[in-house]
Amino acid sequence: MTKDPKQIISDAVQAAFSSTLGAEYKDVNPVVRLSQNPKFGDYQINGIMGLAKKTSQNPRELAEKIVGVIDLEGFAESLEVAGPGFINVTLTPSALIELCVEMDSPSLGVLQSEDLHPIAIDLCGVNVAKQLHVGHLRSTIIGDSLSRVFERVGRTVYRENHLGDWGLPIAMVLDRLMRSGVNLDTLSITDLNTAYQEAKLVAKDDCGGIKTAERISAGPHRILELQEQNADATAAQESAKSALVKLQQGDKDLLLGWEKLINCTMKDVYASLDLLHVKLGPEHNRGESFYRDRLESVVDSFVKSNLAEEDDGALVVRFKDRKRPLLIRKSDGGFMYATTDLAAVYFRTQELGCDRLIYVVDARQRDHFKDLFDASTLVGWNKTPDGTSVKFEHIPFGSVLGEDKKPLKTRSGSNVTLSSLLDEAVARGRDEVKRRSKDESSQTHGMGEEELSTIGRQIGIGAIKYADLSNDLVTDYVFDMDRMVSFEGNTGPYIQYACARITSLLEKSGETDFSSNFIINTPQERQLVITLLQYGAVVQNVAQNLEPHILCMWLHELTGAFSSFYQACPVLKVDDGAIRGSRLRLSELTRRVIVDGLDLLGIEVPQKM
RNA sequence: GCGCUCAUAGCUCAGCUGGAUAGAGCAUCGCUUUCCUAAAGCGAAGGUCGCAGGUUCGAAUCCUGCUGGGCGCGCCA
Repeated sequence: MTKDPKQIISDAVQAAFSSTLGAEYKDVNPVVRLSQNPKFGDYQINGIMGLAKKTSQNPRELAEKIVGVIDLEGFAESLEVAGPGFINVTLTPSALIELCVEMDSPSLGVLQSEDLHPIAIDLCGVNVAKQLHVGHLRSTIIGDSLSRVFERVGRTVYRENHLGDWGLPIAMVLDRLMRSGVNLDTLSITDLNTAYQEAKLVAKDDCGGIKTAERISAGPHRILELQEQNADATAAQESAKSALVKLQQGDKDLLLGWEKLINCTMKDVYASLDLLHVKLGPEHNRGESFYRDRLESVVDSFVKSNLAEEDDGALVVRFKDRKRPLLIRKSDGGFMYATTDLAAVYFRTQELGCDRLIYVVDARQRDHFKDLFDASTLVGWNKTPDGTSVKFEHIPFGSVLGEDKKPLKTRSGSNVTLSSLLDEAVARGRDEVKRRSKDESSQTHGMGEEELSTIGRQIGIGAIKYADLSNDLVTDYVFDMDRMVSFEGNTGPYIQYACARITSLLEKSGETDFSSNFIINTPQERQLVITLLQYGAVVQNVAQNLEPHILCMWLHELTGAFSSFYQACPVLKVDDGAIRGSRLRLSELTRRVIVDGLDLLGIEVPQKM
């Protein structure tokens, strides 16, 4: 049983297609949409005109014919052919009421997925010895939100924090620190970060890289970068390389130090993730080191399938439609990130049995993921062991920009750390809450410092997350804290506040049971109900298209619809007890939907604001 | 050089496999409230949908070319 009116209409139209045109037309999409203008009814069917073209018929005549046979008895009040061949649908009040009653259940109209394969979501992507920065913010909160959406529709989600915890950079940092005699037990994350930055300069590459870069006419800054690195490629690099070899061979001292670096990094990471209210912990860590013993067999798989080819001493996988190959083994016999990523694909599809692999990684790695997915397909890891096709998806999110429209930096030009950003957001949220609590009519008036502080944190963090998730993911966005924490406009705090006001309204009513019959009379009640009924479809849409901003836009629309309703329809003061009960039930249902929707975005809702 | 991506109101952005008059928020201006938290509401103004062609009943949306910005381009991740 479906609760989405759009689907009910679609099904009825398809049945009509089938009976008037023949069974081969039963799957044509009727393109049912919400009407943009009330004079066109509640829903409009747009698909007739396209179908008329295909079957070379007059669109209006076809529309009339469809209206004649369509079965929406008791559901639709009127079906009108309009314009060049639209059909406008107005629902009956009794249908709306019935749908509301169905929706008013714990599921809130969100259907459970039929596909029960697990899903892997690659998110966060911490590098050991590196502080979190804004780039991690997006990956983490987008990945967390998508995870919540999938869990909401009943899927098992593996949140994969693919730590950068193995390889030359780490070995180099470790080597440097251990040689300098620093006590690894008392190391701070900033010490570690500094050591990483220093080590990075000498950690990379040799002359071969430059030659190759020139040969393929790589961009000038890439060559410059390699030259800079090369200038520093000294004895330190040799030392780091031998440290890496020793680490890979299981040297006890190095392994101990390595674990300390990880602990030091993750302690800081978890502090930020906690503050962010993100469901991500040690149980989600499956970093590069996890795959270290599987790399050889990855390469073997490609060699056995004749997909690997030697080039300049390295092993590459080639693709038919492009020159750029994927390098899976270096000329010195070592492995690199692509091999690790392939091992992770194998693990996720073949061992965990996931049929959907989602990578929340910034847009700059587009090419890499295209190669990774194509290589995985070539070698046959695009099917789970039970033969189900695997969907590979990269969410190439854009950058966070500063006011100058360049990647966000501090005034001194360094990267903005995530913790400093979150601290500021929380401070802004707290200031706002405290300011508002001074107003005697405010629900938060007279609250203690600690309680206000908690609410402020929820607002500040919610503001950042909502601002991030409400944009189309692929575009860059400008970080503007003032706008984010505002209680007006399409912001997190606006929706949180709307919700808090409904909570307050319900409390004031003195009721605890909200199960009166629905009565839908006014246009505002009708509009609120029609908006509410979309919830299940909106959640499905996000799960399908991986676009949380659709949910954000819709939540904003819902609060708008509630606002209009609230403005026009007295709830507590209406004389008629039956209407009062209905309006309270509508309010309560709206509140639950907002709380549920914000939870899917990973945003908390204060009871009072 | 090759490739990817973006371009919509003053600003920040929506626009759902092509659909009716391109929408919202902010900012600006005007009007309204003895009323459940003014989270205001209503109205006005604001657009060559980067440019030029093409496909068709119909294009911000699809195709081609161009301009401009961002990003990427084998032994780093």
